[in-house]
Amino acid sequence: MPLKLYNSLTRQKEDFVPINPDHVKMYACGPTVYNYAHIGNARMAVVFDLWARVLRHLYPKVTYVSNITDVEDKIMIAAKEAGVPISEITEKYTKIYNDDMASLGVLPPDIQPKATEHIEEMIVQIQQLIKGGYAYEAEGHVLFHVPSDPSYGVLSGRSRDEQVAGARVEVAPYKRDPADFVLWKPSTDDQPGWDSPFGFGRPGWHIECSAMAEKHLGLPFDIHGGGADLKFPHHENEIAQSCCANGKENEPESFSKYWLHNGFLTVEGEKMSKSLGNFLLAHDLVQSYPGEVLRLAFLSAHYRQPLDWSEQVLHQNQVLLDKLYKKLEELSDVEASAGDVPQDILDALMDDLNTPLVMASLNKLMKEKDGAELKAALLAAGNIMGILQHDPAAWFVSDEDGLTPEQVQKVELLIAERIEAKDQKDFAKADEIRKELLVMGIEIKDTREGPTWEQLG
RNA sequence: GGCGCGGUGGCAGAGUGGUCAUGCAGGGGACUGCAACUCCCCGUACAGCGGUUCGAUUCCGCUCCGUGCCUCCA
Repeated sequence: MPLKLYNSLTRQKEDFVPINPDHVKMYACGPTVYNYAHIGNARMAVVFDLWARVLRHLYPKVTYVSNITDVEDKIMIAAKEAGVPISEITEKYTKIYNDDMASLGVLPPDIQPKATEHIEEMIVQIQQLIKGGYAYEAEGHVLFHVPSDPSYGVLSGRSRDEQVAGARVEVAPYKRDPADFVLWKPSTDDQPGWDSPFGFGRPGWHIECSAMAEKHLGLPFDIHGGGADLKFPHHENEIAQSCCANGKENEPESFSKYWLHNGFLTVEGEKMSKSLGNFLLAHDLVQSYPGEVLRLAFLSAHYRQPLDWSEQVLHQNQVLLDKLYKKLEELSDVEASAGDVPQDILDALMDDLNTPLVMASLNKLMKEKDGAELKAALLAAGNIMGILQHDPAAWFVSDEDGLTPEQVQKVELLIAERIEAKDQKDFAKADEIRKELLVMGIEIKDTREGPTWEQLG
């Protein structure tokens, strides 16, 4: 069965046919580092991390590039407000982003290029666009001239006329056409900037991805991804820039063959917005929940569907992970290493990343199989999904609010007392001890092998 | 206004032209001193209206409702 994916460019599910099966290439637009990443950024990172994992499973070599946008007006504003150099802001939030994503089981992309390190490439591309008649200079700016690109709008499915009609922003006077967008803009001395043939300035937003994708992957490459909102204008503009720079304005596939877009996220049924005060940051969530629970929650809806983030979703995925880890704990003495990814799970992933179906398969797996076979299957499934990477025993002891050795001693003392009480049929006392432990956040479970305990989340 | 996406049982969420999703929550039972854990059992869900069909939740059309994008927001 071939890998299937929904290509935003053709608006249908297609068989994935790599340009070169020996080396598959994917690019996904990463965050602008001016603040903590919100959970929408995190969803994108998790989704494309999973795509990368699946591709790596299927092809011998995969290069996954995801950038860091470290020059942008919002960063300038943040730096000004904080009274620090731009780099201090970008370095800080890049590190936090990478750490937080690591907590979510997101493997680092093979290459994580930074915009500021690719100014040269951007300038070259802008020059190509000017030379080809696709861009022009005006008042210190360089603008991409949209009417020069006959196929502009292929991705978002809008004709140029429609956009003009829908334009709701004041059009800068130096634009030849209202739809024209900035490739380069002038900087003042107190703003970040670079010398260029067009004067001291900084790049527009879209050009960086065109330049970095081409440099690190070469053209064309297989897959380009990002959040659904980037489809227009960002990705549309990337296509325009990259194709026109190479004189292939009627060949959108000369840039990226497939386009993948992940859906949006709401919080408790509402759109995430600063004014509603429900702006959830990945950084905060990572402190409050195990990363794997969050990861699974992100994957509990299909990546293209909207996902409503709620306590209930978190709970549901916590329960599933607990069950999986419990099984692995039971099987801790069983000799088994990760085997093949179970066929139904692989099939689900290969069908446009049908992760909800994977969850169902995981449940089914636990019912139908056992022993070494189950353990090997779970470990393999965990590897490709990016979960079950912890020691099962450690999973049930939360290390964040870990107990001090004294506390552990006390817990064990109480449990010993309770065993004794039970032996003497003093159930009132036994129950009292259990209650006491519960107050401490410890839950007792009597098993055939004697009582065990775990900390309540 | 333009371009999209979606409406599935209390909730989350797949899928299919004609037997079953799955999970969470809830109910019942087994186990237990009692619990918890675990296990077993339990729900006539596919927005509405037409059409195609022997048969539609699944295909087509319309209606209603929700939602995203339309210049820098994943």
